[in-house]
Amino acid sequence: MTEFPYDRHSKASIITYAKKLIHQTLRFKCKEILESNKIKNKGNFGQILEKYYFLYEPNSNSEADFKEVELELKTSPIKRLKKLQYVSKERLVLNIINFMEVAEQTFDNSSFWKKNKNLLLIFYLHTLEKNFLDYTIEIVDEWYFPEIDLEIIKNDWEIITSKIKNGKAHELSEGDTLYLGACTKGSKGGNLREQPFSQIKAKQRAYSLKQGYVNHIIASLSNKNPIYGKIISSLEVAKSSSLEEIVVSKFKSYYGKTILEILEVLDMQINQSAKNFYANLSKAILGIELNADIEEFSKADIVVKTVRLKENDLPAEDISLPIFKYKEIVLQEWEESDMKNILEHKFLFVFFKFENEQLVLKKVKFWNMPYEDINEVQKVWEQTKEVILSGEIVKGFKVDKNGKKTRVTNFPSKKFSPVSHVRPHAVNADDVIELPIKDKMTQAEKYTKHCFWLNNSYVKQIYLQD
DNA sequence: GCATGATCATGC
DNA sequence: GCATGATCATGC
Repeated sequence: MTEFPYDRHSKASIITYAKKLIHQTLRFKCKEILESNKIKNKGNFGQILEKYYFLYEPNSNSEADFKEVELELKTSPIKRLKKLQYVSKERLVLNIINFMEVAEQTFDNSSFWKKNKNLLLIFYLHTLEKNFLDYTIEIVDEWYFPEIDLEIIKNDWEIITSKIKNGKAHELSEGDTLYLGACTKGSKGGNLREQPFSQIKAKQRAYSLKQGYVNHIIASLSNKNPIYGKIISSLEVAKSSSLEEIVVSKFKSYYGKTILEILEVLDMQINQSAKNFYANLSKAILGIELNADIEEFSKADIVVKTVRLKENDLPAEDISLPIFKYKEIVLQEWEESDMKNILEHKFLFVFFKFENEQLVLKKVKFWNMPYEDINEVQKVWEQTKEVILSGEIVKGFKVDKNGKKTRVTNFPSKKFSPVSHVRPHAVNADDVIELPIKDKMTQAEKYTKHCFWLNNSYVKQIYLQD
């Protein structure tokens, strides 16, 4: 029988032992690693810690790691930022969703809740140039979900479960939910599982906490709470309506009003020419201080997009997404790509429409991209990658009447797909970044920054739905 | 009237 | 310096 250097029946003892890791590294704390010398140089921080520090074998039990006290150990990488000190490097991945069993569970007896109701979190500083054995452990503490968060998480769990019950496990997306996501897990999406109410195989997925939610955990464990404004004011509110319902109802009273009328009702002065005017207007409508972050939105990694529709309901402009780096995108696979990650976010669209040359608030809408459209964007993404790798970005040139030359490219245009296209997004044509291979026609080693855009015709459809 | 390449403005 | 929301210019 193994002797543990801590008492497995005492949570306090486990946590005290765990906290000895603060400011230490695996290499220093797990002496046996050096002696056994068998550790592969592969990023398996959690398993090493379990085996050589907590002295139990890594497992995939449905019970929590310290089952005697229902405490689950989780390790996760963080990054250092200038302002916010620490942020999570990624989502926090929890247990795998058992598609075959979850339909028969309730939240309270679910495998998710049994395993994760109380977490022992160990955050280490991910440093590119270091071997993972030398990463410094920065934060060690236990975590309980606050009651209000738990209401949202329960709702998230129900959304995931009902999708599985509807035979749509293959259509799950992190964007379906707010704090608790269903993220893919396994090599390059090749890990397919059967589901109970459909013959279609679904990607293996795990419960996960959104990156924004983990940021919040990190901030509260290190007593560095950023200034937050809450939409959900109390547990009663959280129990009686969803976040989405509350937000929509707050905006609803301003539907049909022009921006000036809204400002008048709000009785607020907001600088209309400021870049963040629409963000501030939304905060004001939601009753959030302008200098605060919206707590629920940042925890749920919600992307807010303001859209101005023309009189014919077509958005005046396409919607830009973050620029991509040519050298990086060609190294990515779709399943792990930045683009797919963005599209698996929850969006909040705030729709204004030009009526008599005034912008009128028409509606707000929470949205995440449906499964089939994400697959459609994959084609655009793959095509983009192919064009970059072929070295044939520039197809030719056009000269306008002033003699000005513009380039014509092979990047997927609006004709290529009804959902998304690729276009420049730069200060000017000289605002360039490196290509992985030279462009054949121009011999350029760098090219104007580009990004993916959501087609305005596609966004119009989102506006017109329900 | 729209598609596409290009650019501007602001804030951190 | 850079990301990002916003907008423009031209030709079909």
